[in-house]
Amino acid sequence: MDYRKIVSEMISKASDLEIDKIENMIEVPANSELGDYALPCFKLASIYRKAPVLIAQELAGKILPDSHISNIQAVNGYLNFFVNKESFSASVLNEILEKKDRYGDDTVGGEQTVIIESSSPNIAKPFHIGHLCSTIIGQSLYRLYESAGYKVVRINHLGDWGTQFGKLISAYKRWGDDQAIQEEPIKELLRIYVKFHEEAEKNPELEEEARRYFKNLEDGSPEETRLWQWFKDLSLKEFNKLYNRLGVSFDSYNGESFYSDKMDEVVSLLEEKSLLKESDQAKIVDLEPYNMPPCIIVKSDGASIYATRDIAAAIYRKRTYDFYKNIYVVGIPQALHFQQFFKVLELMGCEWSKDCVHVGFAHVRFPDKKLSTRSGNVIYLEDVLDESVNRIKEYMTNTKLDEDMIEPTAEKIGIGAVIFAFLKRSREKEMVFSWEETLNLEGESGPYIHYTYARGLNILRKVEGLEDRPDFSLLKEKVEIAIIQKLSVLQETIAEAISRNEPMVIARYVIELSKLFNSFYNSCKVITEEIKLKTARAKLIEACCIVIKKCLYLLGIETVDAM
RNA sequence: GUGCCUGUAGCUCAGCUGGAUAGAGCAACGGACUUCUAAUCCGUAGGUCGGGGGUUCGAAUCCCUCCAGGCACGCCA
Repeated sequence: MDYRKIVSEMISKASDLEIDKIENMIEVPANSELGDYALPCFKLASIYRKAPVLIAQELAGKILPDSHISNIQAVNGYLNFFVNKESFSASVLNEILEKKDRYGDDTVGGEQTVIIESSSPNIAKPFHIGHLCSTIIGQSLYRLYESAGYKVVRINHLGDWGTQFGKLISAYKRWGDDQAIQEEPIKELLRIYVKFHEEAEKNPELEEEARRYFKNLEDGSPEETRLWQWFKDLSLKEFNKLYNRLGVSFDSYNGESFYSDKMDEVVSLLEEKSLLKESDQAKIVDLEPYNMPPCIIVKSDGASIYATRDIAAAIYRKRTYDFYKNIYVVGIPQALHFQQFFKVLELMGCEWSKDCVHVGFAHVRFPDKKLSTRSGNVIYLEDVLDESVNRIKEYMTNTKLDEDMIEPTAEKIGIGAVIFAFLKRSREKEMVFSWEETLNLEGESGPYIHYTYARGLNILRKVEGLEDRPDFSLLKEKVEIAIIQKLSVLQETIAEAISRNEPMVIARYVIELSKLFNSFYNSCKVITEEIKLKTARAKLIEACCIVIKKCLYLLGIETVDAM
């Protein structure tokens, strides 16, 4: 039941305005006592050449209540609509109970393909907080788009190519310790990578040696290729441990190396269009007319560069997937790079460049530590997750769970806490990382929502002797009505999250729903009520649990049934 | 220097395609566990929405300007 549409239709009939226009003007009053839907009449004032207050009053006089809308009032230039609570409640709750975890899903996507590039860690380097942002935002967007009926291709654009591999090979040949590498691949590879940078300070020849090794790699020399593949395998194994913990997977791991043989074509395409210019021995696309610095396509030493790889990748993706949207979940510091290469695509005549979107997220700052891969100063994601899980375990001393359930439960709650802490804020706002805030278990946190859900399920486990057909008209408490109102807007909330590529929208929604639920939990009894009310409330709880679980799913968080 | 982003309660943030008294969470203070898990709930207090102009019936929201902070600006990605 689409009440927004019903209201718009009523207004449309009473005025001579188009239904779509009205639908866009309709809003939900912040204060629910004012109504469930409202039409601000201020904009109509210029059309009708009348005072808004008068317009609202006249419209109110022309529109009659029906089975869905019980009352219409004109207040201060607003035309306020009150929905018939009984039919509204029944319509919303029955739909949820029937559709279950598919409630909120849509078909607007029409099976069109959306590509989401995210995570993209560098081989032989630690998986850090920045990669976590990209990974979980990408994961959430994947589930959001999927829910709206899009076909999604998740691409992990691995950083598996470039001069750093020359450095790594050089470092390995000098100081590599096979056994240490087998035991702790990333840490050991990082150790020798850092050592390389230290030594290179004193001995610049090392840089040259590294370039030579990378050249060999590009030329397909067996020894260098073997090492490169080995590093890559080890790294992926480590990354997959984390992906498993996070419940994340990908459809493609085609990283930078995959495009190493696809860049010549980009260069010749650019040459055909006469877009390339020589500048200091490098080949560039001049973007001066668009107020941007030039985009370097071929370096002065003839080697390729990331912009070229990204262009090659975009073209490859268009050909392979014929995407509707091509989304890059990459940090804001790279915003200019994306603007530049999207522009180059446009200049190349790829009209689909407009479908490429950079979904940026702000840098995560650390209060004291200066973090950099080269110096070896890093916070490992694994440590963050472990710390979170451990704190949850400490908290669980009073749990009634069986011993063997504590570990897996703490794992889910702990990881959910970290994910939620990152997704509850706008992705473009800089975040200062603090353990305290990330692992805060109270208030607007992951554990709060987990707890809410577990309490809901607990009632459902205990309640018995329900009637077959709930009478939802018995749900008359303010908080019950508010919950139903909140439940009713899931689909439009998902739509908003998609239009903004912003998982936070879902996070805020599920927090608000959880708050309402907890308020309800404290003021309304269920199990001890008489059968009719008990039934209606139990079904309300069931609907809440369905929607909370759905939202957590959309954020990439697993629920626990008890804690 | 140029471009992009940010500035809302003591702290962390929502609200920003203009709309009805600016909302949460932490922290503070006061209450609620013999009754569905108190990781909860209820209440109190706390704001020149960075400053100043402008557009408008109406601005935290749009425009201009200034201030403060962050990021990015050719051969790393």
